[in-house]
Amino acid sequence: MNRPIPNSEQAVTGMTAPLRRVDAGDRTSISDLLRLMGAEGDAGADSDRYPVSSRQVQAGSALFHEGGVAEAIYFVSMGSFKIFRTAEDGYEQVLGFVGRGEVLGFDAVWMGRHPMAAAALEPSRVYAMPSKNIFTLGQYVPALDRVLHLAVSRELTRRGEIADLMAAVSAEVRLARFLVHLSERMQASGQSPKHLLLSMCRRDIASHLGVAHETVSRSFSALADWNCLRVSNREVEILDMARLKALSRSTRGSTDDMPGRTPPSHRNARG
Amino acid sequence: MNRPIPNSEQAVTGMTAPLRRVDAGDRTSISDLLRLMGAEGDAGADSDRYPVSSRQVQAGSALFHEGGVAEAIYFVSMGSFKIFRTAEDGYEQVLGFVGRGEVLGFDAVWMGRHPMAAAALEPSRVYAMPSKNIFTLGQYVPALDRVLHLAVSRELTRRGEIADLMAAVSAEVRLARFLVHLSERMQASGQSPKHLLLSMCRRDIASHLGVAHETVSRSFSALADWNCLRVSNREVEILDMARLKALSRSTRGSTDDMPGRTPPSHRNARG
DNA sequence: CGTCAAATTGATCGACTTCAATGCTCGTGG
DNA sequence: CCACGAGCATTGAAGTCGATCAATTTGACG
Repeated sequence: MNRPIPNSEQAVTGMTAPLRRVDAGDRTSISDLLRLMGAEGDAGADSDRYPVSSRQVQAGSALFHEGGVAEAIYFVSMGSFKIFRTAEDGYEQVLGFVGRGEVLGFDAVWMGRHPMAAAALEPSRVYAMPSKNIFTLGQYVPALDRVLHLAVSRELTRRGEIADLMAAVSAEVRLARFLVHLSERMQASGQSPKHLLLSMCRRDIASHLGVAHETVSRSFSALADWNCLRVSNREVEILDMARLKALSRSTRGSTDDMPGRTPPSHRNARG
Repeated sequence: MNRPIPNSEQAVTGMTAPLRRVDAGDRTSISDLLRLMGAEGDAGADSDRYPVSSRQVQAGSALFHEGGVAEAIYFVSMGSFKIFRTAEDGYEQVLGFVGRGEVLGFDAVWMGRHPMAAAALEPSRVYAMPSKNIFTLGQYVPALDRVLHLAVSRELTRRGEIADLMAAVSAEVRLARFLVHLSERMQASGQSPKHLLLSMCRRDIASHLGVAHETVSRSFSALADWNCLRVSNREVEILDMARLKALSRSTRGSTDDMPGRTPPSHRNARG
């Protein structure tokens, strides 16, 4: 997610007109997919005969729609996506953001339909593996089965962390946790953990954190005020990781103890 | 989850002393597991030779701990569990509740350690499948691989729904959504969707919804006041499903439109 | 029957939502 | 090249909902 984009491709996040502008699938080797997902061993000589194609998705367009028939599961090879559900009144509940090396659409396997939509936040690319071939492919190419298991397991963990985000007491803490998560993922993928270029707009972040988008804005300002961050639009520089992490650890009172947790400004802050 | 328990086994939810009181594993047939998970075809003659054991977990004790080494993944055959993370100060963040036919611990596969703990809310039983055998077993017993895929996919969907719960504007709406989910799961498993016997305490619900436990209590009272529910401790009867579902559909304003949404029923309520 | 945890209810204060207005960025077209 | 518009972002003001502290009741279990 939020890869440092050279020429600042901006995400289109309106999502009210999710037209589907997708290039035709290019044939790709399974080995490419395995390499992307970090599998060491090769897949065998026949890898190329199995149906794994590559698809490009432009910024703002949907990879699949909520309720749509599950045709494939996807592995993100470039760019990033948001996954979300749309309420009757049009409100978008953002469930999460998915980046390179992560899996999309597996939650549709059990019911044959996508429980949520996915839309690209920037020009992106995915490998597509037809749903109907999941089981047979897994049997023929064990390495693929393994890769799928691992990716899905990781995704399961990530989804569990949503609760940590949204349950935090204050809006600042939620934002802090979000940024720490982001930073850790940046580091895991070998990039600078201190310089983030957000691929999503404030509104999407707000939805994901369960607050109003104005509150996200205010929280950014607050974190900047107590010298945790430097914020310029979608560029975020983490100035004080220690304090940010400390802040992100704040919890709702343990019910038995909960002393005076002065929100983390303290002495030198903003003055 | 929340199965109607004859003699009201109560959940121990303190969880501050998660002693591990677990019976030795009984050898069980893979066919039993497949039957539990709704797989029609049998597993083949050799099923019984593979290591799938059954374990009993008593109310309040942990099936596995946060950070613990992943020894197996589990399929719940009886009872229910809560999954949760514990903060440094002891606060328990409840990620979800897991019942019969659902999978536990798969999120540990990718990193070899459990990202969260699981504790039984009532006397429960699980099938345990050693983590190290997941891939090989899947290769030898395709039906098992298939069952696992489906169960994990379903769990992924369920985790995604956490956000819907916790992002709701008001506490009453969150509780309404929680109850509707519960009700639908009851119905899916062939039980009455109107009579719920909660296996978890208010505090766990509160944590799961991201509010204080007092607020959960007040929300129950409120829903009872506008004749949606009849509540008696952990027994909940849904009186007006239509209104409950309508309420659960309330969203944070779509930002472009959002007229006067008078909460649920009439305006006389404490206004 | 007495103890302890769970659950309910009340009162107060702070934080967040909401409404509203302005500034900023970027893409488009004159 | 610059002006303009559209969506994004920031900031302000006011009302409301929920967290927190606190007291009481109910229920479970020895």
